[in-house]
Amino acid sequence: MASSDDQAVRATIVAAADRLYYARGIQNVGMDAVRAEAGSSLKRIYGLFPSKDLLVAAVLDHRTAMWWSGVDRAAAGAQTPREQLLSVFDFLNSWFRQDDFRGCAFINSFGELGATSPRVSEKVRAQKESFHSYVRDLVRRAGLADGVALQVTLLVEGAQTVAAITRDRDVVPQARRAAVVLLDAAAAEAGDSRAGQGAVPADGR
Amino acid sequence: MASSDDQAVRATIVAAADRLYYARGIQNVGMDAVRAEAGSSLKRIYGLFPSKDLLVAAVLDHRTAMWWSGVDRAAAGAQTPREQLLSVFDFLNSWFRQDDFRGCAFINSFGELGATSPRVSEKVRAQKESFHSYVRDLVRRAGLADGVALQVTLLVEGAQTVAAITRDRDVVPQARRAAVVLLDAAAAEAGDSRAGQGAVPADGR
DNA sequence: GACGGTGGAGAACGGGCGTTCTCCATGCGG
DNA sequence: CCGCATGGAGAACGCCCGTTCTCCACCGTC
Repeated sequence: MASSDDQAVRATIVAAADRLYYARGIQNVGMDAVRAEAGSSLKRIYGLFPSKDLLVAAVLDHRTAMWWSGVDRAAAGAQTPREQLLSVFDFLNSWFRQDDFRGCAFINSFGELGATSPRVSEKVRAQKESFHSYVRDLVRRAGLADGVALQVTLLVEGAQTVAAITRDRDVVPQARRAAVVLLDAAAAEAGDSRAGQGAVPADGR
Repeated sequence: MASSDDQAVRATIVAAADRLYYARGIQNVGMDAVRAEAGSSLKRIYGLFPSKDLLVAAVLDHRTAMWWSGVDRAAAGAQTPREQLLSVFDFLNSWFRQDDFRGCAFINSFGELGATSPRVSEKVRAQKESFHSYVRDLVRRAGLADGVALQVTLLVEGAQTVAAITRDRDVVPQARRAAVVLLDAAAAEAGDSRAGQGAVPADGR
């Protein structure tokens, strides 16, 4: 069958839905608007995505791919784990500058549907945990304690939230500067001696 | 007019709507559900709030009051601006522990309605900017550069986002530790004579 | 040219929701 | 006891939306 055609149409529909959902919010975009934006027909859409929920899931997968593509592109020139970690902020910087920037699609979707759609909720959690895991891996390769990975992750997520809401231009530079300070502090602690464990209750990971 | 009665009923309705909106998302809660939860009538509700949009605005105002009340309570025992800054994380900690915690209502509302409701968008922005301003004031009183205020704000917002999505227990402790590092670094930079003191208030929590 | 099937346009259906309206019970001043 | 304002219950209205269905134009095959 025309499976390759199907793949192309699928991609067109997902891209169209993504544009609309991101700009207006998922619940504010009807299937008819998606149809119009994709230049397709409802029958075709429902043939490829049996329900709106599944289309939303496909859009989130698409967003995941876009995210990693941006992260990878920014990390391409980095030589060390530390540089790779900091390159995330270069990615954020170019992303936030786009005039259609409206925050993190995952965070927005979670706010909108997290309480009612387990599918959405699960996709969002998977994406966030996978990014945290990516950061943790780089932190380990840099020879630092895991804790700083969560710290950097908080900066990245906070930057997305604050940039979306306030459009403050200093967000990414400050986030990056904070990350540098935190990485340096963790490096100093690691270089010090193994005595330097945080005073956290139950840090038995 | 029974204006004091009106005030009490207003508060009841707002509290009921807040509970439902926070738990399920604004768009997933109809006026009829609010009526049932508030034990009131639609006529009464529409007499006090001419439209759902205005009820939502009142709910956001209510959330703002709750936020500052929590922040103030946590800051009550703090002696210095630095302690006040760190007490924010104590507030977050007790908040995130509540089993009905579902993230920051402002961030959720923004994700849901930010693109379509200027009123919501504006309230959210005002709340976030007012918190940033609160942090900046404390940072200044601690004799530190403004930049670190944004850094701490990013940690606070990131903590709310990540805690909502992943329910990771380490979020607040790590956010607090990161804040300490950032404040210390800013103090060292400021060349303040008292900078190095009180680096990590051991079990001070 | 007839024909079956493919896919598009868009109407139709069922349900939900914001908002308004109708009807009625209640209580109070004459 | 009557009239009337008050406010509750919930039906009604209009609209939107997810999903399905109907109709029809088009295309390759006999």
